[in-house]
Amino acid sequence: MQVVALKSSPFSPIHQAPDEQARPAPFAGEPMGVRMHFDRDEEIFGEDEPAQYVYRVLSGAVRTTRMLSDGRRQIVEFHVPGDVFGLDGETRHALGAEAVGDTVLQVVRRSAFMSGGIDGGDTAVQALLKKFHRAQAHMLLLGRHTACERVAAFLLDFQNRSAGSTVDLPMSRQDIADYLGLTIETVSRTFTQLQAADLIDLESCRRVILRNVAALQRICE
Amino acid sequence: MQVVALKSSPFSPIHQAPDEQARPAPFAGEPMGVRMHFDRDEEIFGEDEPAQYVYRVLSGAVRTTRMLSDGRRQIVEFHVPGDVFGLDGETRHALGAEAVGDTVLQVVRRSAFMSGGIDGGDTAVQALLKKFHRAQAHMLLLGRHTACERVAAFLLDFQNRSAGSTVDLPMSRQDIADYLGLTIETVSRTFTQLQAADLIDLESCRRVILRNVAALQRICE
DNA sequence: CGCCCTATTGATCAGCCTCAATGAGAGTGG
DNA sequence: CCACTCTCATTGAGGCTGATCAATAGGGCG
Repeated sequence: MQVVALKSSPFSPIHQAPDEQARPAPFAGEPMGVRMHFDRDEEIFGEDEPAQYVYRVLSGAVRTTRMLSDGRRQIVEFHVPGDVFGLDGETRHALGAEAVGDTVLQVVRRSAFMSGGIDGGDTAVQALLKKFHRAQAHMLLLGRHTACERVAAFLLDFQNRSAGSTVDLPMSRQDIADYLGLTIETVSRTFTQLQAADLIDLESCRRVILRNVAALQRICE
Repeated sequence: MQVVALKSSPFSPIHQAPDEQARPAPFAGEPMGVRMHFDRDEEIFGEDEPAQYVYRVLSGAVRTTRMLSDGRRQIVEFHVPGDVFGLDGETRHALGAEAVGDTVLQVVRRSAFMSGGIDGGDTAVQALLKKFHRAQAHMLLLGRHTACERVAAFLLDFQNRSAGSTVDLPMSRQDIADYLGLTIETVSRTFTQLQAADLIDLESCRRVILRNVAALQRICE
C-alpha cells in the first residue's frame, strides 16, 4: 500500500509520519529532502519506472535488482546507511529497488541531486564514479571468481562497510546468492566450508565473525 | 616505446605525427584535445596509473581490463568509435586500457572533460550514467546467463553499435572470452552451435552474419 | 507447542573448464 | 610463387565445479 502511494508521490504524508522524529539525523545539518520508511521486501521503485528521485540510506539496507523473465535475478548492489542510489538510468530506472529489512531513506528530487548532491553525501559525479568503480569490481567477481572467492570477497566487503570483525548481514541467503551469481545452496555450503576451515564463525545465519581476515583476503587475491 | 612516451606526456610529438591529417574528424567542428595513434595490443594506460586524461575512440577499438595476479582477466568494456573511456577511478585508473587493433584516439585533459565533456560526445554525467547502465547489463550477463545467452547478447550488442546484419568483430576469441567470463574454447563451440542452428553465419572468424536476429533476441530473453 | 519460512545437508547431474590435438590463416623468407 | 612458421581458432575427451532436486533441521512467531 505504501508502494502505491510512493509511485504517485513520495511526499505523501503517509510516508513521513512513522519516524519523522523517531530517529535523529545521522549527519550534521538539517537534511534536505523527505524521509521515508519501507518495510522488509517493500518495493522502493520498479524497473522502467520514471527516475524522479534519488535516495540515500539512513538506516536498514536496500537491494537494487535486475530480473529476467524466467525469474532469474541479479542483485546489482546492496546499499547500506550512507549510500546513495537511484541514479541508474537517465530518465527511467534500469533497476528495481527493494528494502532488504526495515529501512529509512532520505529522498531528494533528481534535479536537486544533480545540481547539489545530498547533504553529507557526494556530488553526482563523485557518486557515479564510486558506483562505476564498484560495478567494475563486481564484474570481475562474477566473471572470473570461484564460489569460495566470491563469498570471501562479499564478507570482506561487508566488513569494510561496517566495522570490527563481526559482520551482521541484513539480507537472506537468497539475496547473497543473487548478488554473487550463485545458488542459495552453494552459498550455504561455502559458508560451512569457511567455518570448517576456521576462517569464519557463524554465530547465527545472519551474524558472521571473521576469524582470519588475512586468509580471507588471500583467497580473494 | 610509444607507451613510455605516453606515460610521461601524451602530447609528445611522436604520437600525433602519423595521422594528424590522415583521417578527417568524424564529427563536426574542430576537435578539442590531441589525436593519438596506438598499435594492436599497445597499452593506453595501466591499472593504478594516475588518471590525467579522458579518451574518445575515433577509429579502431579499445578494451578496458582488470587482471588478477594469477593471470585471469576480465574485460570490462569494449570501446568503439564514438565511445568515451578513461573515467574509471577518481584520481587513478582502476582499469587498464589497450588497443584491440590499430586505433586512433582523441585525448583531452580530465579536468577539461569534467567541465565541458568532449566535442560531439556526452557530458561527464551523461557519459557516466551510460557506462553505469552498461555495467549493470554486463553484470546480469556474467552473473545469470548461460554461455549461449552471453554470446548471443554479445553479437546483438555489437550489431547495435555498428549497423546491418553483418558484424565485424575487431577482437580475438580470447578477448571475447574474457569479456563474457568464458573460456576461448566455450566461445568457439558456441559460435559453432549458433551456426549449426542457422542463427549466424561465420564468413570468417572475425566476420559474423546474423541470420536470425529475432531468434538471437529470444535466446537472450 | 506447532506452524511456516529459511537454512543446511546430501545425492546426482549438467555445463563449462581443462588438457590435448588438429586445422586455418597471415606473414616471412627462400 | 610456394613452403614454412607462428599464431589463433576449432574440435575432441574427460574432469570438476556449481546447479538441481530432495530431504532434514533450525528459528521466529502466533
